[in-house]
Amino acid sequence: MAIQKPSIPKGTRDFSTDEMLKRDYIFETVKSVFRKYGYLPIETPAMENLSSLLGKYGEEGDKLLFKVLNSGDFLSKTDENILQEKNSIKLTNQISEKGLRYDLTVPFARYVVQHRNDINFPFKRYQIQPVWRADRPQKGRYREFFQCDVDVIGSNSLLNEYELLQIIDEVFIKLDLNIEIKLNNRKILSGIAEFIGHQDKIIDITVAIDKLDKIGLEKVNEELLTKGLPQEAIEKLQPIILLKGTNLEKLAKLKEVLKTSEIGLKGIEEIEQVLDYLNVKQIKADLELDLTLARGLNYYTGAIIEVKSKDVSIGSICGGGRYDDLTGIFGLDDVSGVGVSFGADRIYDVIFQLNKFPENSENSSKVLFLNLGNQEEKYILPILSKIRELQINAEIYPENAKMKKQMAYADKKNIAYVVIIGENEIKENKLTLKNMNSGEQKMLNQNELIDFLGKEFIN
RNA sequence: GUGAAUGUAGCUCAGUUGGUUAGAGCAUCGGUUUGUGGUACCGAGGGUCGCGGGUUCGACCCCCGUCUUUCACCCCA
Repeated sequence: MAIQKPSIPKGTRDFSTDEMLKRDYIFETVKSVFRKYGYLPIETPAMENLSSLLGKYGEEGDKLLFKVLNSGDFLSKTDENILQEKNSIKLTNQISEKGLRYDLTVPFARYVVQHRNDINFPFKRYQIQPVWRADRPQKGRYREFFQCDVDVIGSNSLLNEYELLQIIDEVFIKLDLNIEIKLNNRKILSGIAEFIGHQDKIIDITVAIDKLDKIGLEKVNEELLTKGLPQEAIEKLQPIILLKGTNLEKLAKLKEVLKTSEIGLKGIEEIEQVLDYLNVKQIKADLELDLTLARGLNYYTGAIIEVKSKDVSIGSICGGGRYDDLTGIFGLDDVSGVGVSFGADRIYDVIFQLNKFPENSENSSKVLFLNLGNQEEKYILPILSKIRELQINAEIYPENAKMKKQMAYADKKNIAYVVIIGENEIKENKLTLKNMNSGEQKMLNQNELIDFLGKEFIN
């Protein structure tokens, strides 16, 4: 068999030990915060039925779904006409009925409906799993990446929105990252579309004004025009797009402009309510009301939340919102949910660039016993067990290799202490402890070693 | 899906207008030191120059195709 170059698919990555320790640090941090607020973990399969996934993320999203080929000789069962037609979409429907999950929210909605009788509502869950998108990879964008989702489902209360903002704040404080939270409300966007008389164009409008920062006002207006919005509607939109000032000032102006729109006013009221909660108990992060925040996903119905790093430009590192009807498509109506998703991979990139990861040596073994032979191994094993019983990470080098090699191993693994036990030590019933930082070494007996390590590594 | 750049040792990169045996640093392994790592010195292994085709007496170098990686657009975490 020909030897092949080892490789992995485009946009996927291996995570080596050093990276995994860093990734675990992120996962452990978010988990600890999620749990503190009463969220519990679930997991769902990597694959969902394609019918659960298709149509949930818009036309663009459907294209980005990874589809899994049916097993067996599926082509022989396929309609001859469809094969002849060479229409990929039609053919896909015939030969693929499963797909890799695109996010965690839709599978969660499916999960909620499927398990509705066992769930204790309002249901607060978190979920940390990989998702897949057949996107073209680039900076901060992968084909396989991890999301850390927290959602409450079965509660309309805006206390949930407030709580999620607190969670976001706390997570990023713990990770020591400066962030800016952007807040919007889909109902306000609907109100705006209503106000200019083009409710059908709400997606085009929001997508276009979302680009304001990037391409500028003129290009936004151009894009709106090409999307079929009449000039007068665009005129009407200008004061809204260019809204400036503090959050309260923006809200005041909006209230004026949208006074005839019931839904628009409802959106404003919702934001005010959330801001009101935040007045009672403030958060550290900057929070900005941002009408240009649209987010592509069309299932948001209320709050829209997005978080950006203030120090590294990498797109959003966390995002989410409220969705009223997501379970509806799976047959369960009137269940509203709200949640956000932390993008673990981008957060990793940000922390890495800012050099804010804690030292990995914390996780490495604290003690390595050199292996100088069979007799010595047997002498070591009971001591090693005692140390491990103290919850101190320790290991014995598994081979009687050259000392140089064993020392180099300890060095590379950042192990703080090496214990050397050879003939001499056994004869005297002692051991040699070497501090790998200073190079100092001294002879101790077993109890002295245990005492020493206890003092050193147990607070 | 659109546009651009890129690919030489495990990694980071040199490589003359196209010329015969493709180099360096780091890493690996061995030695200086059979009981001492991180520093030093000596040495060794490791390459179908992304892949396929073409031009040429001759291609790492030029041309075409293809794949990879990267960047931007679309979209998104």
